[in-house]
Amino acid sequence: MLRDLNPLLHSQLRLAVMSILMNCEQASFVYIKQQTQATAGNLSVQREKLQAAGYINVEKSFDGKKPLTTCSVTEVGKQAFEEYVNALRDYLEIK
Amino acid sequence: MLRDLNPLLHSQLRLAVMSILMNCEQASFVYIKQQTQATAGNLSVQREKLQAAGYINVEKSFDGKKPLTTCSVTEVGKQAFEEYVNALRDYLEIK
DNA sequence: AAATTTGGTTTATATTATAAACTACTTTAT
DNA sequence: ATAAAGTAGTTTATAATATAAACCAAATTT
Repeated sequence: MLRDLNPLLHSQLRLAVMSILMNCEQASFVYIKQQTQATAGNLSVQREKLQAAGYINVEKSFDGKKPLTTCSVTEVGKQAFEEYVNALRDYLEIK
Repeated sequence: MLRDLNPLLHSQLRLAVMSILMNCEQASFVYIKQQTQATAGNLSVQREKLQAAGYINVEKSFDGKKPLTTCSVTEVGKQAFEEYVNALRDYLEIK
């Protein structure tokens, strides 16, 4: 049987966020928004879900006077991402 | 920017169905149901969506007296699947 | 001949994704 | 100095999607 695909990662925007964080280890809300072309509302919701699952760390600070939300992937997140990639291979690897 | 993931394929069950059909070129409703562990209702709905999109061919016949629904992937379906795989690589390929 | 099984479809519901509307604060123009 | 516009988000309402429960028709079993 095909392995289950972690539904938290099997979402275009959340996968994109994780993908970005897997590559740069730290990214701001604004940067992620630019890269993904997501609306702020959607990104806020999906970011929160990743955070609630413990897949990402979120720090809120200020860049001068502007709010700055910085995200990074956790070890749990890295593992989940890697498992997701492996599970997906079952679906994609055509003999 | 990350490429869009075809939402018709970015669904666990539909992806599983396509994955099976990409590997065996012909499969019955019952076989696909067994392989995916999907409920008949869910499979029926998702199968219909793939069919409506022109991604699979569906033929209804009889095996003796039992109804037999046979599916196979179309050229359009193959291309869509391959594009989906390529788009996904953007998300999964970690440097 | 009633009950169960097989092979499905239809429809109602739960879940998820998405954007619109809003908040709080800052910068710019008048 | 104050109104208008912009920035960085969150909250909430709605649209889309996935899923299973309920159903149907025919065949098989008891």
